[in-house]
Amino acid sequence: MPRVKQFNEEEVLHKAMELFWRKGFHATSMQDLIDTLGINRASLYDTFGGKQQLFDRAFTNYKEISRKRMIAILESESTVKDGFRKLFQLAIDEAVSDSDKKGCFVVNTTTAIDGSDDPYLPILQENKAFIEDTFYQLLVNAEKNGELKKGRDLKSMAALLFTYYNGLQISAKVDTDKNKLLGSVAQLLQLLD
Amino acid sequence: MPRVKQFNEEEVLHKAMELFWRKGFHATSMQDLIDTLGINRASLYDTFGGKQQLFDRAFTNYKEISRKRMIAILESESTVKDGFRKLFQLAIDEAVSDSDKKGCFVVNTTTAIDGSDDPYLPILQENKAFIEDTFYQLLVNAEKNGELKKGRDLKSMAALLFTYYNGLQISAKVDTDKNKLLGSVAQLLQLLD
DNA sequence: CATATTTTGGAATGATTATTCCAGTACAAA
DNA sequence: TTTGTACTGGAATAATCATTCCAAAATATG
Repeated sequence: MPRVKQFNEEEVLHKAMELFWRKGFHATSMQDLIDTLGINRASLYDTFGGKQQLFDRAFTNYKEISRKRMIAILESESTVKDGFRKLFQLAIDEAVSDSDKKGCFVVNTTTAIDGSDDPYLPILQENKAFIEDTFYQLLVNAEKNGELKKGRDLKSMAALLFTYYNGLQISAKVDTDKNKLLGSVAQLLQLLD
Repeated sequence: MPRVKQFNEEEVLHKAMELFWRKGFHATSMQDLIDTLGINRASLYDTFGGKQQLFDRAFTNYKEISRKRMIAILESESTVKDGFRKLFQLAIDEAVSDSDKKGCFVVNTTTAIDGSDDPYLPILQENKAFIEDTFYQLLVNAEKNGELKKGRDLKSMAALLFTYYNGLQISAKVDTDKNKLLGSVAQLLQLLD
């Protein structure tokens, strides 16, 4: 009996994700979203609830996609060092070639945190813990393999890699000198010798 | 004859800087500013022009203060390594203890960049160039002093230090584990041995 | 005191904000 | 064809946005 959904909810969510990613929560208006998503105002509210709820879903979506992609990249190489090199290289490539200068949605959202009671803080903390733990596990395995010298502070190393990864999302947005950025990657990865 | 200015323009600018720093351009309303600065709406427009012009001055103000402070910290220690350690330590201390979670105004503004024609991009590029050059000069001097082994890629090292510094402004906002952050600093600074 | 200027509070403007609502249309299944 | 649901376009709402303006009050100097 019922008319079936005309638009693809995932597609629409993806478009919303890209818009919030580019402009952030406050600089994105519902009118922007309606114009971009190609669905009606009423449909938007019916399907997603409202602006904040749509942002939440868009952000979660981004986080999930990024995590999967990150892990795939890290595991695509045979050594941790090559894995991280690839991860950073790809981040640089994308940042430099993106004319929208979107950067990283997670990093962008982190800078928008306002106060220690901001509801996004726990979400970002969980994200940081997850990524650092992923890094740490890789480093532990590499140590077991003999790929990495023993006796290193691997927790700190994981924190360093995460912090550098964040920094890259800022640096690469401003500076398009790929070689300089790749040079800094090379320097950092010396620590994994 | 004339009535003299009642409020201290620098003080007011400083308050505006702190508000924009905390909330960013879009999330800060003129009403917020009027409430915070303690001056009248008309006085605000008379003195500063408008929201964008006030933001510009606030941002420039921040940039100048930060640069001076950064250089003072770096020069307060006798070796480059200690200088950078102190710089990073202080950044961590402030980030962790700041309940507003303001982060770094420059980093925050970088994430708000929208498109490669954003008028703030050249300003941020100049800032990055200035800081990286400051770092580079310090490293060059350290090499001359024999404090640093010769033959290193000091440009890349300066880029790495800058990128890490940026990353710290993100990481330290989310994670309040000082020891972990200081551990990553220690790891990074091994590269200056 | 008189005067020139600043500051003030508030009103007014006009645009934009998020959200709600509704009447009309489209459409798939019974 | 009827019916239940989904979409559409647009109107309506009420709040907030940045900005302009004005008349009144404040005040430092001549």
